[in-house]
Amino acid sequence: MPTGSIPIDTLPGGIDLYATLESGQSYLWRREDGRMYEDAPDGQPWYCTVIGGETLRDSDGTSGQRPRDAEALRVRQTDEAIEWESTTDAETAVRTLLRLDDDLPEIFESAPDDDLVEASYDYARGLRLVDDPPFPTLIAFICSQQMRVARIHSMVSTLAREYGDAVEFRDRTYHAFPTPDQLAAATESELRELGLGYRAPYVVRTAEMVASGEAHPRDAAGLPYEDAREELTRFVGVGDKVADCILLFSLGYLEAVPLDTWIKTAVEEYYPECDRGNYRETSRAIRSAFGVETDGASDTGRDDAYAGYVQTYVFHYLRTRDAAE
DNA sequence: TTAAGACCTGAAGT
DNA sequence: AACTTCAGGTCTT
Repeated sequence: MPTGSIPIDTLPGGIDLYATLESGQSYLWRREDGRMYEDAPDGQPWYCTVIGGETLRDSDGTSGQRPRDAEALRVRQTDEAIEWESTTDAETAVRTLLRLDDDLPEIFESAPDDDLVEASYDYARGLRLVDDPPFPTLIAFICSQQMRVARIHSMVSTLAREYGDAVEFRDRTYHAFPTPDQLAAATESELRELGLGYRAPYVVRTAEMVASGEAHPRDAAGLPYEDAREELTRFVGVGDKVADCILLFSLGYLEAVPLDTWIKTAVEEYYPECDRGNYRETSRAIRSAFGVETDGASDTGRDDAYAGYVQTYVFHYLRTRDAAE
């Protein structure tokens, strides 16, 4: 069985696997002790996922879609390393999915030094953004509206179990997140029975759009940030906030700042001058506030390239600090 | 272009 | 115990 170990002291800024995978940015991992989100792990639990099962578009863009085999993968953090085991050589996947090459000290060295950002960074040093596959991320965040983190996770797990490919690994069965084709074959009433509520038709229609080739979330990659966000709102059930989540967690737009209820609270209490009354302008303002001072590198005088990183720390801090005390 | 209401559901709070 | 509120919003009118 392919395994590997990545020394933590080779990762700039280290890593906090628990914060990375349980901060509500990725819904594609499952903690092996089954107690995800309930409490912080008291040991060094494995987190499992299935990779490679998504349908890829050929790199030349001409020949539609080509399914790959689904492979199981699990990772855990020990005192010295990130260890992984898989049905395939997953070293590159682990580095990519967990953004292990991100230089956290560099990202935060000159981040805004206000109280909220400082507290958020101290609260979960080592938290890394994830780099998840676009289609599962698209569906997961359509499901996320008006839902708690734990329920979003259970909805995604249910979709995988009901519609995704099975993979055997270590005497257990894991399920890949369904491909667009597999999910498009589901019906609205099925998804309602699975507890998706009014999101059910959104999920079906969006899956159909991707399965038919009408649109793919990857199409947004490469566009300027705000154009990419606009592009993603073509999908049913995707507004500005969900689009920002997709951009940040799966398309590498680290400047994207999803404006959710928690960040809106932060705006009210800490950055009232950033409230511009609408998403687009408030987003620009808070992105600038989460950016770093530069010598006039942009029209705002700030470099917001990593504003989304700051957002994820602040979100995680505000959402979980009370329970942590 | 902006602004209320509706919307599934179940856990958590009175 | 019944009832209200709320949760990483979006769509419709």
